[in-house]
Amino acid sequence: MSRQQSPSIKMVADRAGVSVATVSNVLNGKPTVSPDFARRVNDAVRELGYVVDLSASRLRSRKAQLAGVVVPDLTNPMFASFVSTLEHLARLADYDLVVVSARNNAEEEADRLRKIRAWRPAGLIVIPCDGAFAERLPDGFFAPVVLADRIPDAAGFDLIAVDNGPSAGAVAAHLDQQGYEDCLVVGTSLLISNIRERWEGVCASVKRMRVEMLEIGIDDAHGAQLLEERLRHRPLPGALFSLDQGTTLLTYCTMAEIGLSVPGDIAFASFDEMEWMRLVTPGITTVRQPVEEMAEQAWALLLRRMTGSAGKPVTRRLRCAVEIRGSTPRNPLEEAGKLKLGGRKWKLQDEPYSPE
Amino acid sequence: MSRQQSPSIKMVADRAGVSVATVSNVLNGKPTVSPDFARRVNDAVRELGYVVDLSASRLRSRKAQLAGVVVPDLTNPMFASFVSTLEHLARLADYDLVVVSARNNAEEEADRLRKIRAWRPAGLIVIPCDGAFAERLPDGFFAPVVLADRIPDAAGFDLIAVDNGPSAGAVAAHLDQQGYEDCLVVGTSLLISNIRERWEGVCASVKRMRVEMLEIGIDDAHGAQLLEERLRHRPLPGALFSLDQGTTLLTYCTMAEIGLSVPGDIAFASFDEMEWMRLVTPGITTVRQPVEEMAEQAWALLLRRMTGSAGKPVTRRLRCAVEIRGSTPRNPLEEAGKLKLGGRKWKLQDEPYSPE
DNA sequence: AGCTTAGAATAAATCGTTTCACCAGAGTTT
DNA sequence: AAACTCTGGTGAAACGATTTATTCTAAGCT
Repeated sequence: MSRQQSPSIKMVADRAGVSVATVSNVLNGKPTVSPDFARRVNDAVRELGYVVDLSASRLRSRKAQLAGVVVPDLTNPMFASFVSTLEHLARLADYDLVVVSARNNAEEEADRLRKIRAWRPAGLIVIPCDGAFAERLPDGFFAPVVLADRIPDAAGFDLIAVDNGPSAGAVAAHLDQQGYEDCLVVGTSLLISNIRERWEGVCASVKRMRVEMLEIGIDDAHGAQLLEERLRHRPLPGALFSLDQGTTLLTYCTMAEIGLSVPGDIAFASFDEMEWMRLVTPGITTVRQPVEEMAEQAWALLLRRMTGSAGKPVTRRLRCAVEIRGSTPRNPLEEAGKLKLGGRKWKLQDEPYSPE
Repeated sequence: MSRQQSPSIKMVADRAGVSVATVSNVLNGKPTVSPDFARRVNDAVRELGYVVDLSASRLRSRKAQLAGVVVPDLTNPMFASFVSTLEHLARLADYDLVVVSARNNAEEEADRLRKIRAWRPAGLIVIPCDGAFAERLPDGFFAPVVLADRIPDAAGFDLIAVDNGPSAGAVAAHLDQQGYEDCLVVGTSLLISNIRERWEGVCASVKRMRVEMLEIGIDDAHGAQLLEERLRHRPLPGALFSLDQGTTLLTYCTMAEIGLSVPGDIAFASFDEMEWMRLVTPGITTVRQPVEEMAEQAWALLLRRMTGSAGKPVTRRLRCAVEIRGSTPRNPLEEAGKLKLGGRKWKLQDEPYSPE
């Protein structure tokens, strides 16, 4: 099987009757080429179906026009959407993107970070698996890195994230205002900074309502067991607030399983919006994160860094939208409109960086 | 800002006191190098934090170890899962993957296909936007291509897809058996081969039940209007079967909006499983596609092609699982167990290729 | 000892581009 | 007319790795 070769720039040059340098100049839009030669080159390119070889081009020019993206899990719709937006933006800026998933595993993430250096990317956008990201970044890595969504333990990184505290606080305040006596707050682990920020936001904003934190860990089976134990225990809390995507689904199913009705037996709210939350009856009150905007901000920042802007690390917090649905209001009348906290425009605000 | 350079193989060679060729030999596991030299090289590599430059490596070695993936939309969970599985498999085989999304747009797909050639991938896995894929594949493309999920109009491609006809047929037979008089089948367009196969499967397997096809097109607003029109018209069909992901969500919402209850007023089933379908009450009867297995098969096939296996194009059809839930059974007693069509293992079957 | 052979390391050629230094010729200035 | 600037084009040197061909050394055989 004689695998046919792609045509090279030399073949184009021969066919057009010019030098390879001229072909290169035409292809890269150098202004010093006469229209006549340009036409001949373009014709030859078209006839041969020539496409530049990125390896050779990158090697010689030493300009990458390439950025790396590392996410914890591509199957998570939020991250998928993040990547999809980035991909679009990168294309507009004429950059290529190398996307890898760490499959929710810090070791794999470290491995990907090491391997991705082989591409010589001009920059990196990373949603870290956990706070210990800094330790996993290889020493010799000199390209700019922008972190997104998850807050690292160490300072010194550019960061685009959401305002976890205030948003979670808004939900808690809403529950408080509805008159629930106590609220069970569920999350994987307070060691994850996002969860910690959300929990602190809840604590900071409740007035009358008692709140109680339950960490169910990363293992689904074990978490479900812990949760069921607590939910079978009396007194049942008046409300439940789940702080991340994984626990939300688990919680929702567990409640259904042991026959708790929402919001009759218990009110239910969730951080992280998922599609089904507006489909079930009643709809689930959630905090919707501005994923697309997060991607836009991360890209804009990385692009600035890649094109040489130095300066102190920047932290930006984006506003989330709180979407009140049927799963939380006590008075069905209020559900209709006046509780609509959502709909405020997500707004950007710069903050000085302050770790943990 | 003096951007520091990555160390090159030459620097490693100097530090280890050997030639670059020896360094290359060590790094690529060539057997003809003494343990002593190997150690010295490895030490130097570690000390400098050296990582190979893929551009240079590829350019010289002319072996790609790189495959391209083109999907219509990364935010679709099914495709995201497909890509995620591929990424994992590729890594196991020590391949890199470059992933691009066509954003549901045939022109963008054509553009991506053109651009992706610059990477000189050893092969391509594509989920095409539509049947006219062959026209969009650039002429000079000589790497093997494996198509997945969507059936192209033209023959001559390796293809991994699901058994649309039989699976849709199984759902139709179930509805028929439940005694529904007539069934409205909804899909975007019969021009899309998957939808056509599903519709034909429905037609082929119903005995008593009358079936009626409604094509609602790709535009959501217009589709919703068509659908609402039909659902307000009397007589209302006894059952509704939605043939693809997009229409399913639309249909479900439209039914809710005009106050139809499922399955009281109308039974409801869907091709394409989504997460929420087991969360809503009643659960939605669906056809679950074996996405991971589709990815595995596609990768296995591409790998064979990339390593030189020639031979006629292969078509493989994977079995779907039919998941009966509360949205369709007439007799709630039957819901419990005996209707469980699901659970049969997905099985692989080779078929001669037959276009259209 | 003389001749072959195998093993281990290297020098140099090479992959397909981009870029740099240079050149021929036309036009312009002194 | 000699000495300049442009202008549009080219040959050849990189880029950083891999591969090929070559050298050198030491061991193995008569």
